[in-house]
Amino acid sequence: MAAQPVSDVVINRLPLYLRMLEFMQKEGKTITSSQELGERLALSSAQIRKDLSYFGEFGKQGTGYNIEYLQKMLRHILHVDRPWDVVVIGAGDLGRALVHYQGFAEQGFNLVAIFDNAPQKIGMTVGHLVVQNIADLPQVVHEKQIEMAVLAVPAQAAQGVANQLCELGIRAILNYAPITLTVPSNVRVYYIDPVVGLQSMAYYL
Amino acid sequence: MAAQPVSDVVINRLPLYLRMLEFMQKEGKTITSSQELGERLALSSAQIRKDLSYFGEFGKQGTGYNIEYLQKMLRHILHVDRPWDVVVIGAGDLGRALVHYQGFAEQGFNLVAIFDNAPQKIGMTVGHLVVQNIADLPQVVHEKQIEMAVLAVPAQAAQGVANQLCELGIRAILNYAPITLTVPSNVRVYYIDPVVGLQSMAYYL
DNA sequence: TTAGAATCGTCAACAAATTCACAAATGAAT
DNA sequence: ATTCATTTGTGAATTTGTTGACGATTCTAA
Repeated sequence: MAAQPVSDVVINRLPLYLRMLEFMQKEGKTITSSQELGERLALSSAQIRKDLSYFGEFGKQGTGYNIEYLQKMLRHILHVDRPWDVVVIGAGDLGRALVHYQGFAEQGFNLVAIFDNAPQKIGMTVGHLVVQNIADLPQVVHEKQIEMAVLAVPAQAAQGVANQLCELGIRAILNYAPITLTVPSNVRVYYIDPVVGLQSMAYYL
Repeated sequence: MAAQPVSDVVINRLPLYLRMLEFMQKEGKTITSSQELGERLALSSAQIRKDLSYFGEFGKQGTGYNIEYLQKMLRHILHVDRPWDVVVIGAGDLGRALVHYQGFAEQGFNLVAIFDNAPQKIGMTVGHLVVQNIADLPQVVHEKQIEMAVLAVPAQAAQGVANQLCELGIRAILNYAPITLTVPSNVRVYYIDPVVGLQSMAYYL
Protein backbone atom coordinates (compact mmCIF):
# COMPACT_ATOMS: atom_id res chain seq x y z
CA MET A 1 0.00 0.00 0.00
CA ALA A 2 2.73 2.44 0.95
CA ALA A 3 6.01 1.77 -0.85
CA GLN A 4 8.06 4.34 0.98
CA PRO A 5 6.61 5.00 4.40
CA VAL A 6 4.08 7.80 4.67
CA SER A 7 5.06 10.38 7.24
CA ASP A 8 3.56 10.67 10.66
CA VAL A 9 2.05 14.11 10.06
CA VAL A 10 0.03 12.72 7.19
CA ILE A 11 -1.19 9.73 9.22
CA ASN A 12 -2.24 12.05 12.01
CA ARG A 13 -4.45 14.05 9.67
CA LEU A 14 -6.32 11.07 8.27
CA PRO A 15 -8.51 10.64 11.38
CA LEU A 16 -9.51 14.29 11.06
CA TYR A 17 -10.61 13.72 7.48
CA LEU A 18 -12.56 10.68 8.58
CA ARG A 19 -14.21 12.58 11.40
CA MET A 20 -15.23 15.42 9.10
CA LEU A 21 -16.61 13.01 6.50
CA GLU A 22 -18.78 11.38 9.16
CA PHE A 23 -19.96 14.81 10.21
CA MET A 24 -20.85 15.76 6.65
CA GLN A 25 -22.64 12.49 6.17
CA LYS A 26 -24.80 13.25 9.21
CA GLU A 27 -25.60 16.56 7.55
CA GLY A 28 -27.00 14.55 4.67
CA LYS A 29 -24.25 15.30 2.18
CA THR A 30 -23.07 12.58 -0.19
CA ILE A 31 -20.19 14.24 -2.01
CA THR A 32 -17.58 16.81 -1.08
CA SER A 33 -14.41 18.34 -2.50
CA SER A 34 -10.89 18.90 -1.29
CA GLN A 35 -11.75 22.58 -1.18
CA GLU A 36 -14.74 22.12 1.08
CA LEU A 37 -12.88 19.70 3.33
CA GLY A 38 -10.00 22.13 3.50
CA GLU A 39 -12.18 25.05 4.48
CA ARG A 40 -13.89 23.12 7.24
CA LEU A 41 -10.64 21.68 8.57
CA ALA A 42 -8.61 24.86 8.15
CA LEU A 43 -6.22 23.17 5.74
CA SER A 44 -5.40 23.85 2.10
CA SER A 45 -7.16 21.84 -0.56
CA ALA A 46 -3.77 20.88 -2.01
CA GLN A 47 -2.78 19.43 1.35
CA ILE A 48 -5.78 17.16 1.41
CA ARG A 49 -5.36 15.99 -2.17
CA LYS A 50 -1.68 15.35 -1.58
CA ASP A 51 -2.30 13.39 1.61
CA LEU A 52 -4.87 11.17 -0.06
CA SER A 53 -2.65 10.66 -3.10
CA TYR A 54 -0.18 8.70 -0.97
CA PHE A 55 -2.75 5.93 -0.79
CA GLY A 56 -4.54 5.99 -4.11
CA GLU A 57 -7.00 7.90 -6.23
CA PHE A 58 -10.30 8.29 -4.46
CA GLY A 59 -11.87 11.28 -6.17
CA LYS A 60 -13.38 12.09 -9.52
CA GLN A 61 -12.24 15.11 -11.50
CA GLY A 62 -14.84 17.80 -11.82
CA THR A 63 -16.96 16.19 -9.12
CA GLY A 64 -14.98 15.60 -5.95
CA TYR A 65 -15.15 12.75 -3.47
CA ASN A 66 -17.98 10.40 -2.63
CA ILE A 67 -18.23 10.76 1.14
CA GLU A 68 -19.21 7.20 1.93
CA TYR A 69 -16.55 5.71 -0.33
CA LEU A 70 -13.77 7.94 0.96
CA GLN A 71 -14.73 7.08 4.53
CA LYS A 72 -14.54 3.43 3.72
CA MET A 73 -11.13 3.82 2.14
CA LEU A 74 -9.79 5.87 5.04
CA ARG A 75 -11.01 3.28 7.54
CA HIS A 76 -9.24 0.63 5.55
CA ILE A 77 -6.01 2.63 5.37
CA LEU A 78 -6.05 3.32 9.10
CA HIS A 79 -6.95 -0.30 9.94
CA VAL A 80 -10.08 0.83 11.68
CA ASP A 81 -12.33 -1.20 9.40
CA ARG A 82 -12.28 -3.80 12.19
CA PRO A 83 -12.86 -3.56 15.95
CA TRP A 84 -9.95 -3.22 18.38
CA ASP A 85 -9.97 -4.36 21.98
CA VAL A 86 -8.33 -1.92 24.38
CA VAL A 87 -7.47 -2.14 28.08
CA VAL A 88 -7.56 0.81 30.47
CA ILE A 89 -5.01 1.01 33.25
CA GLY A 90 -6.01 3.19 36.19
CA ALA A 91 -9.49 3.45 37.69
CA GLY A 92 -9.28 6.99 39.00
CA ASP A 93 -11.62 9.77 37.90
CA LEU A 94 -10.09 9.81 34.44
CA GLY A 95 -10.07 6.06 33.84
CA ARG A 96 -13.68 5.83 34.94
CA ALA A 97 -14.73 8.78 32.75
CA LEU A 98 -13.05 7.10 29.78
CA VAL A 99 -14.96 3.87 30.33
CA HIS A 100 -18.22 5.82 30.43
CA TYR A 101 -17.39 7.65 27.20
CA GLN A 102 -19.30 6.17 24.27
CA GLY A 103 -17.02 7.66 21.63
CA PHE A 104 -14.53 4.79 21.72
CA ALA A 105 -17.05 2.06 20.95
CA GLU A 106 -18.69 4.20 18.28
CA GLN A 107 -15.42 4.11 16.41
CA GLY A 108 -14.74 0.44 17.02
CA PHE A 109 -12.46 0.72 20.04
CA ASN A 110 -13.86 -1.57 22.71
CA LEU A 111 -12.64 -0.91 26.22
CA VAL A 112 -12.74 -4.50 27.43
CA ALA A 113 -11.14 -4.24 30.87
CA ILE A 114 -10.03 -1.71 33.47
CA PHE A 115 -7.27 -2.33 36.01
CA ASP A 116 -5.98 -0.72 39.18
CA ASN A 117 -3.63 -1.69 41.97
CA ALA A 118 -5.61 -0.12 44.84
CA PRO A 119 -7.49 -2.82 46.83
CA GLN A 120 -10.39 -0.45 47.53
CA LYS A 121 -10.94 0.07 43.79
CA ILE A 122 -10.72 -3.56 42.72
CA GLY A 123 -14.18 -5.05 42.33
CA MET A 124 -15.82 -1.65 41.82
CA THR A 125 -18.25 -1.44 38.91
CA VAL A 126 -17.47 1.13 36.22
CA GLY A 127 -20.04 1.24 33.45
CA HIS A 128 -20.26 -2.29 32.10
CA LEU A 129 -16.88 -3.29 33.55
CA VAL A 130 -15.54 -4.37 36.95
CA VAL A 131 -12.16 -3.03 38.06
CA GLN A 132 -9.65 -5.86 38.01
CA ASN A 133 -6.40 -6.31 39.88
CA ILE A 134 -3.44 -5.13 37.84
CA ALA A 135 -1.92 -8.53 38.63
CA ASP A 136 -4.46 -10.03 36.23
CA LEU A 137 -3.35 -7.81 33.37
CA PRO A 138 -0.97 -10.32 31.75
CA GLN A 139 -3.64 -12.98 31.59
CA VAL A 140 -6.24 -10.66 30.03
CA VAL A 141 -3.80 -9.23 27.50
CA HIS A 142 -2.75 -12.68 26.48
CA GLU A 143 -6.19 -14.25 26.31
CA LYS A 144 -7.78 -11.42 24.36
CA GLN A 145 -4.64 -10.70 22.34
CA ILE A 146 -4.77 -7.02 23.27
CA GLU A 147 -2.47 -4.68 21.38
CA MET A 148 -3.67 -1.28 22.59
CA ALA A 149 -3.78 0.24 26.07
CA VAL A 150 -4.90 3.49 27.66
CA LEU A 151 -2.63 4.65 30.45
CA ALA A 152 -4.53 6.68 33.04
CA VAL A 153 -2.37 6.33 36.13
CA PRO A 154 -0.49 8.98 38.14
CA ALA A 155 2.77 10.25 36.65
CA GLN A 156 4.98 8.46 39.15
CA ALA A 157 3.47 5.08 38.26
CA ALA A 158 3.33 5.58 34.50
CA GLN A 159 6.79 4.47 33.42
CA GLY A 160 6.58 1.29 35.47
CA VAL A 161 3.22 0.36 34.02
CA ALA A 162 4.44 1.26 30.53
CA ASN A 163 7.37 -1.11 30.93
CA GLN A 164 4.98 -3.86 31.90
CA LEU A 165 2.69 -3.13 28.95
CA CYS A 166 5.60 -3.28 26.53
CA GLU A 167 6.76 -6.60 27.97
CA LEU A 168 3.26 -8.00 27.50
CA GLY A 169 3.40 -7.15 23.82
CA ILE A 170 1.23 -4.03 23.80
CA ARG A 171 2.21 -1.98 20.75
CA ALA A 172 0.17 1.21 21.14
CA ILE A 173 -0.26 3.28 24.30
CA LEU A 174 -2.60 6.22 24.68
CA ASN A 175 -0.83 8.01 27.51
CA TYR A 176 -2.65 10.45 29.78
CA ALA A 177 0.12 10.59 32.38
CA PRO A 178 2.02 13.90 32.27
CA ILE A 179 5.37 12.33 31.52
CA THR A 180 7.39 11.41 28.46
CA LEU A 181 7.61 7.62 28.38
CA THR A 182 10.64 5.63 27.34
CA VAL A 183 9.51 2.65 25.30
CA PRO A 184 11.04 0.29 22.70
CA SER A 185 10.98 1.64 19.16
CA ASN A 186 8.31 -0.82 18.05
CA VAL A 187 5.81 0.65 20.53
CA ARG A 188 3.79 3.76 19.66
CA VAL A 189 2.79 6.34 22.25
CA TYR A 190 0.19 9.03 21.71
CA TYR A 191 0.37 11.73 24.35
CA ILE A 192 -2.60 13.54 25.83
CA ASP A 193 -1.79 16.21 28.38
CA PRO A 194 -4.28 19.06 28.76
CA VAL A 195 -1.79 21.09 30.77
CA VAL A 196 0.65 21.03 27.87
CA GLY A 197 -2.19 22.33 25.71
CA LEU A 198 -2.95 25.20 28.04
CA GLN A 199 0.72 26.05 28.40
CA SER A 200 1.18 26.15 24.63
CA MET A 201 -1.81 28.41 24.20
CA ALA A 202 -0.77 30.70 27.07
CA TYR A 203 2.24 31.68 24.98
CA TYR A 204 -0.05 33.46 22.54
CA LEU A 205 -2.08 35.32 25.18
CA MET B 1 11.31 38.90 22.61
CA ALA B 2 10.61 37.17 19.31
CA ALA B 3 11.37 39.39 16.31
CA GLN B 4 10.04 37.07 13.64
CA PRO B 5 7.42 34.78 15.12
CA VAL B 6 8.60 31.47 16.48
CA SER B 7 6.84 28.55 14.87
CA ASP B 8 4.09 26.56 16.47
CA VAL B 9 6.05 23.31 16.56
CA VAL B 10 8.71 24.98 18.68
CA ILE B 11 6.14 26.47 21.07
CA ASN B 12 4.52 23.09 21.46
CA ARG B 13 7.81 21.53 22.56
CA LEU B 14 8.53 24.07 25.27
CA PRO B 15 5.99 22.63 27.72
CA LEU B 16 7.66 19.24 27.30
CA TYR B 17 11.00 20.74 28.21
CA LEU B 18 9.44 22.39 31.22
CA ARG B 19 7.78 19.17 32.30
CA MET B 20 11.02 17.24 32.02
CA LEU B 21 12.95 19.88 33.95
CA GLU B 22 10.44 19.64 36.80
CA PHE B 23 10.79 15.88 36.74
CA MET B 24 14.58 16.11 36.92
CA GLN B 25 14.35 18.59 39.73
CA LYS B 26 12.25 16.14 41.71
CA GLU B 27 15.01 13.61 41.12
CA GLY B 28 17.34 16.00 42.90
CA LYS B 29 19.28 17.14 39.86
CA THR B 30 20.32 20.78 39.56
CA ILE B 31 21.93 20.90 36.13
CA THR B 32 21.36 19.11 32.86
CA SER B 33 22.50 19.28 29.24
CA SER B 34 20.83 19.42 25.86
CA GLN B 35 22.10 15.90 25.34
CA GLU B 36 20.49 14.53 28.48
CA LEU B 37 17.23 16.36 27.81
CA GLY B 38 17.26 15.06 24.26
CA GLU B 39 17.76 11.47 25.32
CA ARG B 40 14.94 11.60 27.83
CA LEU B 41 12.55 13.36 25.45
CA ALA B 42 13.54 11.35 22.38
CA LEU B 43 14.75 14.49 20.57
CA SER B 44 18.15 15.49 19.25
CA SER B 45 20.33 17.73 21.39
CA ALA B 46 20.64 20.13 18.46
CA GLN B 47 16.88 20.45 18.35
CA ILE B 48 16.72 21.50 21.96
CA ARG B 49 19.55 24.00 21.70
CA LYS B 50 18.00 25.43 18.54
CA ASP B 51 14.57 25.77 20.11
CA LEU B 52 15.94 27.56 23.17
CA SER B 53 18.10 29.82 21.03
CA TYR B 54 15.01 31.52 19.63
CA PHE B 55 14.48 33.07 23.02
CA GLY B 56 17.95 33.74 24.38
CA GLU B 57 21.03 32.10 25.82
CA PHE B 58 20.20 30.08 28.87
CA GLY B 59 23.05 27.64 29.12
CA LYS B 60 26.71 27.73 29.97
CA GLN B 61 29.30 26.20 27.69
CA GLY B 62 31.05 23.21 29.15
CA THR B 63 28.43 22.90 31.88
CA GLY B 64 24.93 22.82 30.47
CA TYR B 65 21.73 24.31 31.86
CA ASN B 66 20.81 25.19 35.42
CA ILE B 67 17.50 23.37 35.82
CA GLU B 68 15.85 25.89 38.10
CA TYR B 69 16.92 28.84 35.97
CA LEU B 70 15.84 27.27 32.70
CA GLN B 71 12.47 26.37 34.20
CA LYS B 72 12.03 29.95 35.27
CA MET B 73 12.91 31.25 31.83
CA LEU B 74 10.59 28.78 30.09
CA ARG B 75 7.72 29.74 32.38
CA HIS B 76 8.37 33.36 31.52
CA ILE B 77 8.47 32.66 27.78
CA LEU B 78 5.25 30.64 27.90
CA HIS B 79 3.53 33.23 30.13
CA VAL B 80 2.95 30.63 32.77
CA ASP B 81 4.91 32.57 35.39
CA ARG B 82 1.51 33.84 36.55
CA PRO B 83 -1.75 32.07 37.34
CA TRP B 84 -4.51 31.75 34.73
CA ASP B 85 -8.18 31.44 35.49
CA VAL B 86 -10.00 28.93 33.31
CA VAL B 87 -13.67 28.03 32.93
CA VAL B 88 -14.94 24.54 32.16
CA ILE B 89 -18.01 24.14 29.96
CA GLY B 90 -19.82 20.85 30.37
CA ALA B 91 -20.40 18.98 33.62
CA GLY B 92 -20.57 15.47 32.26
CA ASP B 93 -18.18 12.71 33.31
CA LEU B 94 -15.30 14.42 31.57
CA GLY B 95 -15.91 17.94 32.87
CA ARG B 96 -16.21 16.60 36.40
CA ALA B 97 -13.06 14.50 36.08
CA LEU B 98 -11.17 17.57 34.87
CA VAL B 99 -12.30 19.61 37.88
CA HIS B 100 -11.08 16.86 40.19
CA TYR B 101 -7.70 16.68 38.49
CA GLN B 102 -5.03 18.48 40.53
CA GLY B 103 -2.61 18.84 37.62
CA PHE B 104 -4.11 22.09 36.36
CA ALA B 105 -3.72 24.00 39.64
CA GLU B 106 -0.21 22.60 40.14
CA GLN B 107 0.77 24.38 36.95
CA GLY B 108 -1.09 27.59 37.71
CA PHE B 109 -4.27 26.92 35.78
CA ASN B 110 -7.16 27.51 38.14
CA LEU B 111 -10.46 26.02 37.09
CA VAL B 112 -12.68 28.70 38.61
CA ALA B 113 -16.11 27.70 37.34
CA ILE B 114 -17.98 24.88 35.62
CA PHE B 115 -21.11 25.35 33.53
CA ASP B 116 -23.81 23.19 32.04
CA ASN B 117 -27.20 23.74 30.47
CA ALA B 118 -28.97 20.70 31.98
CA PRO B 119 -31.23 21.74 34.89
CA GLN B 120 -30.53 18.53 36.78
CA LYS B 121 -26.80 19.27 36.76
CA ILE B 122 -26.98 22.92 37.77
CA GLY B 123 -26.34 23.28 41.49
CA MET B 124 -24.47 19.99 41.72
CA THR B 125 -21.18 20.11 43.64
CA VAL B 126 -18.06 19.08 41.74
CA GLY B 127 -14.91 19.20 43.83
CA HIS B 128 -14.72 22.74 45.19
CA LEU B 129 -17.08 24.11 42.55
CA VAL B 130 -20.83 24.25 42.02
CA VAL B 131 -22.17 23.71 38.52
CA GLN B 132 -23.55 26.98 37.19
CA ASN B 133 -26.13 27.69 34.53
CA ILE B 134 -24.51 28.33 31.17
CA ALA B 135 -26.61 31.49 31.08
CA ASP B 136 -24.31 32.90 33.77
CA LEU B 137 -21.21 32.34 31.66
CA PRO B 138 -21.01 35.88 30.22
CA GLN B 139 -21.11 37.45 33.65
CA VAL B 140 -18.38 35.18 35.08
CA VAL B 141 -16.12 35.59 32.05
CA HIS B 142 -16.47 39.32 32.25
CA GLU B 143 -16.06 39.71 36.00
CA LYS B 144 -13.04 37.44 36.25
CA GLN B 145 -11.64 38.51 32.90
CA ILE B 146 -11.32 34.91 31.76
CA GLU B 147 -9.33 34.26 28.60
CA MET B 148 -9.13 30.45 28.58
CA ALA B 149 -11.85 27.82 28.46
CA VAL B 150 -12.08 24.04 28.45
CA LEU B 151 -14.79 22.71 26.19
CA ALA B 152 -16.15 19.39 27.44
CA VAL B 153 -19.59 19.23 25.85
CA PRO B 154 -21.03 16.75 23.32
CA ALA B 155 -19.95 17.21 19.70
CA GLN B 156 -23.29 18.54 18.54
CA ALA B 157 -23.20 21.36 21.09
CA ALA B 158 -19.52 22.27 20.69
CA GLN B 159 -19.61 24.72 17.79
CA GLY B 160 -22.45 26.68 19.35
CA VAL B 161 -20.67 27.00 22.67
CA ALA B 162 -17.42 27.85 20.89
CA ASN B 163 -19.16 30.70 19.07
CA GLN B 164 -20.41 32.01 22.39
CA LEU B 165 -16.95 31.74 23.97
CA CYS B 166 -15.39 33.66 21.11
CA GLU B 167 -17.98 36.40 21.36
CA LEU B 168 -17.25 36.71 25.06
CA GLY B 169 -13.60 37.36 24.31
CA ILE B 170 -12.16 33.94 25.15
CA ARG B 171 -8.89 33.56 23.23
CA ALA B 172 -7.84 29.99 24.00
CA ILE B 173 -10.03 26.90 23.92
CA LEU B 174 -8.97 23.45 25.05
CA ASN B 175 -11.41 21.39 23.02
CA TYR B 176 -12.35 17.87 24.04
CA ALA B 177 -15.31 17.64 21.65
CA PRO B 178 -14.59 15.37 18.67
CA ILE B 179 -15.09 18.06 16.07
CA THR B 180 -12.97 20.63 14.27
CA LEU B 181 -14.14 24.05 15.43
CA THR B 182 -14.43 27.11 13.27
CA VAL B 183 -13.22 30.13 15.20
CA PRO B 184 -11.87 33.62 14.42
CA SER B 185 -8.16 33.70 13.66
CA ASN B 186 -7.34 35.44 16.93
CA VAL B 187 -8.65 32.46 18.92
CA ARG B 188 -6.45 29.41 19.58
CA VAL B 189 -7.83 25.91 19.80
CA TYR B 190 -5.93 22.93 21.18
CA TYR B 191 -7.58 19.65 20.26
CA ILE B 192 -7.75 16.61 22.49
CA ASP B 193 -9.46 13.59 21.00
CA PRO B 194 -8.39 10.18 22.29
CA VAL B 195 -10.16 8.44 19.42
CA VAL B 196 -8.01 10.32 16.93
CA GLY B 197 -5.00 9.08 18.88
CA LEU B 198 -6.10 5.46 18.74
CA GLN B 199 -6.96 5.74 15.05
CA SER B 200 -3.52 7.17 14.25
CA MET B 201 -1.80 4.39 16.15
CA ALA B 202 -3.98 1.68 14.62
CA TYR B 203 -2.37 2.53 11.27
CA TYR B 204 0.92 1.13 12.53
CA LEU B 205 -0.52 -2.10 13.95
C1' DT C 1 49.37 26.53 34.67
C1' DT C 2 48.11 23.72 31.27
C1' DA C 3 45.70 19.91 28.93
C1' DG C 4 41.63 17.71 27.98
C1' DA C 5 36.74 16.71 28.15
C1' DA C 6 32.25 18.63 27.88
C1' DT C 7 28.92 21.74 26.28
C1' DC C 8 26.67 25.78 24.27
C1' DG C 9 25.03 28.75 20.39
C1' DT C 10 24.89 29.24 15.59
C1' DC C 11 25.58 29.10 10.59
C1' DA C 12 25.22 26.29 6.82
C1' DA C 13 23.69 22.07 4.80
C1' DC C 14 20.17 18.98 4.41
C1' DA C 15 15.56 16.95 4.69
C1' DA C 16 10.73 17.22 5.05
C1' DA C 17 6.47 19.35 4.32
C1' DT C 18 3.56 22.43 1.95
C1' DT C 19 1.95 24.99 -1.84
C1' DC C 20 1.70 26.13 -6.67
C1' DA C 21 0.11 25.48 -10.99
C1' DC C 22 -1.56 22.90 -14.70
C1' DA C 23 -3.05 18.91 -17.74
C1' DA C 24 -6.81 15.88 -17.78
C1' DA C 25 -11.37 14.72 -16.77
C1' DT C 26 -16.18 15.56 -15.56
C1' DG C 27 -20.78 17.30 -15.69
C1' DA C 28 -24.04 21.07 -16.48
C1' DA C 29 -25.98 24.41 -19.42
C1' DT C 30 -27.02 26.19 -23.77
C1' DA D 1 -22.33 19.30 -29.86
C1' DT D 2 -19.88 22.72 -27.66
C1' DT D 3 -18.63 25.69 -24.09
C1' DC D 4 -17.66 26.62 -19.44
C1' DA D 5 -17.02 26.01 -14.59
C1' DT D 6 -15.21 22.49 -11.49
C1' DT D 7 -12.19 19.46 -9.57
C1' DT D 8 -8.67 15.86 -9.27
C1' DG D 9 -3.81 14.12 -9.01
C1' DT D 10 0.88 15.33 -9.40
C1' DG D 11 5.65 17.11 -10.56
C1' DA D 12 8.12 21.23 -9.54
C1' DA D 13 8.95 25.12 -6.71
C1' DT D 14 8.95 26.94 -2.37
C1' DT D 15 8.87 27.11 2.45
C1' DT D 16 9.64 25.19 6.82
C1' DG D 17 11.97 22.31 10.04
C1' DT D 18 16.00 19.45 11.52
C1' DT D 19 20.66 18.11 11.80
C1' DG D 20 25.68 18.60 11.33
C1' DA D 21 29.70 20.68 12.54
C1' DC D 22 32.64 23.81 14.72
C1' DG D 23 34.53 27.98 17.28
C1' DA D 24 34.24 29.61 21.83
C1' DT D 25 33.82 28.82 26.60
C1' DT D 26 33.87 26.40 30.96
C1' DC D 27 35.32 23.20 34.39
C1' DT D 28 38.28 19.50 36.27
C1' DA D 29 42.34 17.60 37.40
C1' DA D 30 47.06 16.69 36.96
